[in-house]
Amino acid sequence: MAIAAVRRTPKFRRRAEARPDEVLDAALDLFIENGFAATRVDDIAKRAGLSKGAVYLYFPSKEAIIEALVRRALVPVASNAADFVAHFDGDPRIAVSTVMKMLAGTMANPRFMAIPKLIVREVVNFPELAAMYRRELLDHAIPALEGLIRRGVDNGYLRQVDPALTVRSVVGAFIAHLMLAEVFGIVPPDGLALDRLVDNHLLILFDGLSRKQEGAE
Amino acid sequence: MAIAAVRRTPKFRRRAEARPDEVLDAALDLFIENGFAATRVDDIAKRAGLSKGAVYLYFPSKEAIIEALVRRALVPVASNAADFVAHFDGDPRIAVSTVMKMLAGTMANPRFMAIPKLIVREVVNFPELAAMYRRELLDHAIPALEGLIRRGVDNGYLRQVDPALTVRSVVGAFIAHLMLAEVFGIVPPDGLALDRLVDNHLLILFDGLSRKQEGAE
Amino acid sequence: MAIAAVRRTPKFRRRAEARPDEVLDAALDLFIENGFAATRVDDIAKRAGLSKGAVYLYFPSKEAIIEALVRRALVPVASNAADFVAHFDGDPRIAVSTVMKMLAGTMANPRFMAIPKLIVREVVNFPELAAMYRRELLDHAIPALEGLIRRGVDNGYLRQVDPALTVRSVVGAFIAHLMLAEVFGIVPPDGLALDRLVDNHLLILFDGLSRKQEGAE
Amino acid sequence: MAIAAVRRTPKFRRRAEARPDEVLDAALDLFIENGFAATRVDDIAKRAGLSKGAVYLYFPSKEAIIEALVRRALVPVASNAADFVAHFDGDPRIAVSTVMKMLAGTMANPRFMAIPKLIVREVVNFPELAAMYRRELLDHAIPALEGLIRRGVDNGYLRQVDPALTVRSVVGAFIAHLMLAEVFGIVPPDGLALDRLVDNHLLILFDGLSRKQEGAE
DNA sequence: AATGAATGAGAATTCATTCAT
DNA sequence: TATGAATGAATTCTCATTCAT
Repeated sequence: MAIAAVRRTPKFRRRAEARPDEVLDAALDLFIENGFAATRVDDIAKRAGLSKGAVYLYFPSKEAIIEALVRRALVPVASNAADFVAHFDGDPRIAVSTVMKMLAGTMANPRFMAIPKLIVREVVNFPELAAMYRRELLDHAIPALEGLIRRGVDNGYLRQVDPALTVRSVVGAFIAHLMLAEVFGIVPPDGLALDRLVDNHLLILFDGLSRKQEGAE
Repeated sequence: MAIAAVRRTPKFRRRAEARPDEVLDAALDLFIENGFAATRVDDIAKRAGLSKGAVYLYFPSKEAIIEALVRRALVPVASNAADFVAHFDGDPRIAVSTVMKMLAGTMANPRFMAIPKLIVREVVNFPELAAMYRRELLDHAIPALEGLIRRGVDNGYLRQVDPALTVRSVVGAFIAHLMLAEVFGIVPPDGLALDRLVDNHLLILFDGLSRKQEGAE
Repeated sequence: MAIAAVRRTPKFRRRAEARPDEVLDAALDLFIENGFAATRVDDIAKRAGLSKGAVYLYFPSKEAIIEALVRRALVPVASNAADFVAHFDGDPRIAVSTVMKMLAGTMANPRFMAIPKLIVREVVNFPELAAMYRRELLDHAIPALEGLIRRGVDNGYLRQVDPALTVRSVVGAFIAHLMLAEVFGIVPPDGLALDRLVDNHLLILFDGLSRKQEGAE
Repeated sequence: MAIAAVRRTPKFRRRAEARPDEVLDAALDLFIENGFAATRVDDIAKRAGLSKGAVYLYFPSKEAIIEALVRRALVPVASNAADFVAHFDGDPRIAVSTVMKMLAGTMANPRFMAIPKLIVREVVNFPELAAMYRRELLDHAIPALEGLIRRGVDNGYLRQVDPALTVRSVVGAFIAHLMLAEVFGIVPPDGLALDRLVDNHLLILFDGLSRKQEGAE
């Protein structure tokens, strides 16, 4: 009898420290699936394998969960690609190609894409989310890209362009591609095909749509 | 006359064919401001200048309002720019430039942008909204652009590119620009500057970022 | 044009005096079908062929409609069968048989049965309905029947029974039969068969269930 | 001790297996008093001593409460009297007398009568209620009574009657008596007097109203 | 007499949050 | 640390009734 009771203990008693992350994982899944408003705290608890009350031991409110979610996603990214770009010297097209491919890899991961999607969806209700994202990620990444382009122009690699606006031309294709796919279900026949998107986009980005008359390609 | 004017704030207004549109206007404002979930039907009614009950005279539910909103926005656009593009013959860069400037004009109007923003925000809760937008607008506009590019390639105006993916490179800069501005508040120092964005983007799009040099690459 | 306009007038312009009755007819149908609470004044108006507002020209409230309905049903019945019974002299079994058959005829008419059904359903909400029914109908009919039975006992036609309680035995079979049919859908295989019910019930009522040993009958 | 007792009105009571029944008790009281429509969930909650929200912890909707109410009432009755009757052998008048007295006892309990009254009142709105009652109770009880009568006829105890219709004559007096009392407030001067009703009814039922005479009629 | 637009009180239901255990 | 019963504020939607025309 006592043995049976012992047997009732879960095989693995998870460390309490792991709990908040499990809650965040569960919340992320559900927020992606149903949005923030339509996700009940009870659902999050259930999926995380604990009780509703326990969720409140780790997070003071439902809002705090979405905030922690964004914060957690941002910590490891903080200054990653940005650093690489900021200190890159030489032909900026190499750096842009590299960053492009990293981006493609990153965005292919649904759990990664989920965060910006969440933010886009919930900005109105939680402007702080967008501010955090901007502060921690965009305010580093965008100036880094701008600087890269500016140096490319200054060094004669690139044509005379507005670095800030050019950033939009660089990353825009991705955003458009993902938006069409994720929001409207418009996906190329052979799947997302991020590799082909990158190749096609880089070709246009660097050399333009116009056909070269004669001479060089 | 003045007295009559004072008298003229009737509690009941009759023959209100304009009412549904007034409700939609009010709803759009509030949905933009606070999102769908956070907007009470009572708020919509108040802003439209009538009672909650009257709103239900015109729309059977709150969901019906957002649907009507999207439908109303789509009616006049149905086949507008798409037609122009689809039947354009000649140098596609001219057509792309034209469309680009139309887009810039359109997107500068906040009441116009509001609809796609609303959709992006509410897809999860109302997938039918996105389907409607796609059906009525995107499924016409995107193939039209693709066709334009394809013909440009076939006629030797444009380089060998994937028409479908190239559409992303064409419109992406806009989307990126607006997203940064609307979601994250990242706006160029001199405002949205859509004209400058178009100029910069078209330059890159057609001729590439790479600096043209005589002789070697 | 003017002719067309004239043509728009209804063929028969009903007398305004007929309107209240049309409203009551419509209301009765709907009350039977859906109950009082679930019937909207708008529905009544629509079925009566006029506008909701017009209903309020004839009846000050929804409650007033149900009251008028009951009142209207009671007026012609007031002292009909009761009078016959009250003044009947002779073998009361003849009178009981006659009344029974009248009852069977009356109850076979759904618009007639509707009123007591309505009352049973709505007593809780409108006790005045039941009071009216009692005052106008039951308080005449029951004493009349009681008197008939009492006289039958006194005159040696009937066994020594309690006249008041015997009334329940007399009319109960009907009520049970209709209740089973209307409320629970329990109907004999060959339909309501009120005639057979009467015959069977009168046989039992007058001569008893017990088989007569020998001798009489 | 007294202090502890005062302290003992906890805001939260735990392990409340009794709660659903408490809610049903409260609901029954209120439904009887005011009808289903006029009873607010909040009222039920208040009378049950908990909050509106808590009611929804136990029942998914207000309708579910009335359904549970009927179900609960039917469980213990399922096959009680019906079994007795179905297997009764011998003079059926003994069985009828017994059942009659059981019925009188049962119907004297207001909480018991409340259920059929509720059903009669709410059939239109919840036909499933009537179906349940029929399925669980009437479809057993009525055939049992019919069988009893049929066997009585076959065995020579009873006169040649239609068993199905005779059931109406047997139980009708009760139904009429209760209906007059409950719906119209028509009660004998000395109260419901179910015992006297039974005696009077059984006398008529078995031996008939007609006075037995020697010799001629 | 008639209309039907407009009102607004009212009720069911949901769910984030609390708290006794 | 964990539970889950309990709370109650908040919001959508309904519909009897009113009233300008």
